[in-house]
Amino acid sequence: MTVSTRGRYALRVMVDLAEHGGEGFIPLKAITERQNISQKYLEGIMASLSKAGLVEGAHGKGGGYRLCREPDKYKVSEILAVTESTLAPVACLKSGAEPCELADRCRTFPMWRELNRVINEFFDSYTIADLMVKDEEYNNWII
Amino acid sequence: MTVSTRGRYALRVMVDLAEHGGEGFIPLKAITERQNISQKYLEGIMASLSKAGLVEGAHGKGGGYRLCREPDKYKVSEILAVTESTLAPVACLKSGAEPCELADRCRTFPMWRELNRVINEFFDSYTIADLMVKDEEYNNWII
DNA sequence: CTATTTCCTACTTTGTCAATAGGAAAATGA
DNA sequence: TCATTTTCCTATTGACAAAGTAGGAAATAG
Repeated sequence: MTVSTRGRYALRVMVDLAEHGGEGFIPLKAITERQNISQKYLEGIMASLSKAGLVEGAHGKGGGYRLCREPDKYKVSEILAVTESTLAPVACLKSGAEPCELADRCRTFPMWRELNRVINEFFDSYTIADLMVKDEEYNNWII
Repeated sequence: MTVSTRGRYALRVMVDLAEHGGEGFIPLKAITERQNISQKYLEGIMASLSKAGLVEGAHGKGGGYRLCREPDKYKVSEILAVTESTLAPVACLKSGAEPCELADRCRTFPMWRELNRVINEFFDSYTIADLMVKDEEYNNWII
């Protein structure tokens, strides 16, 4: 029941790009230093984001990544959809899953479907801009 | 991001006990046949539920399991807390996790904490009695 | 005493996540 | 042109938990 590092790293990188990439391309090297993430691992994640059109990558010297839209135009759900294998809370709700043979007499299915809706709605309601807010109080670990 | 079979099976078994166990003990054999779950695997799950005091087990002939309370007195969250290793949506929110060194400058942490709250609230709001409702329409796979 | 059932411990298998490795392709600037 | 920097691509490894199996011990009813 946990979001993988792929999704979590992707979100942090998107926020990092939003905060530091006002104008030009930011090389991964700078991001990994700030975010403490393995560069090689992050390369794979960025490739996914780039292929999905969420970021733009530039090769070579002076290259790196930058956002394609304003931060408030990125829903968190979009980013997780690309980087996470699934957001479905149970196997039978994964896209492409073959219907469970108990489907229409499964007493728990309606609850899972509802949870799925709640989670998707949750991630739809956040944008990268929302994540950029720096609020020490709100961010306090101990709450 | 998925609830494991342990938790899912446990919920189905609890509902099964609620529906079939009006009076006496129900042997696992009967449950596994109805629910299509490996008996040996289920034994381990039931042991957890029993140890947590959520069900009562009786040895020997005529034995089996039965609920200890009325179905509407079981929150889904209780059952998942026992059978699931964690419900936290990210590693840093697991109980006993050492605080992430980025904690107070992590831009995504507040969102994860909020999601955690939403999910816990969700599971708190369902009881076994709620799951017992049989509504063909609501249960329809294709929605 | 026998059949039935929970209970307990250990093992195997499987699959996915996380990360590493090595280099190819592209772009820049000197 | 050439060295450097960077993304991009394809495998491979390692770690770990989930899912299920196996074998039998303890308890209970009849």
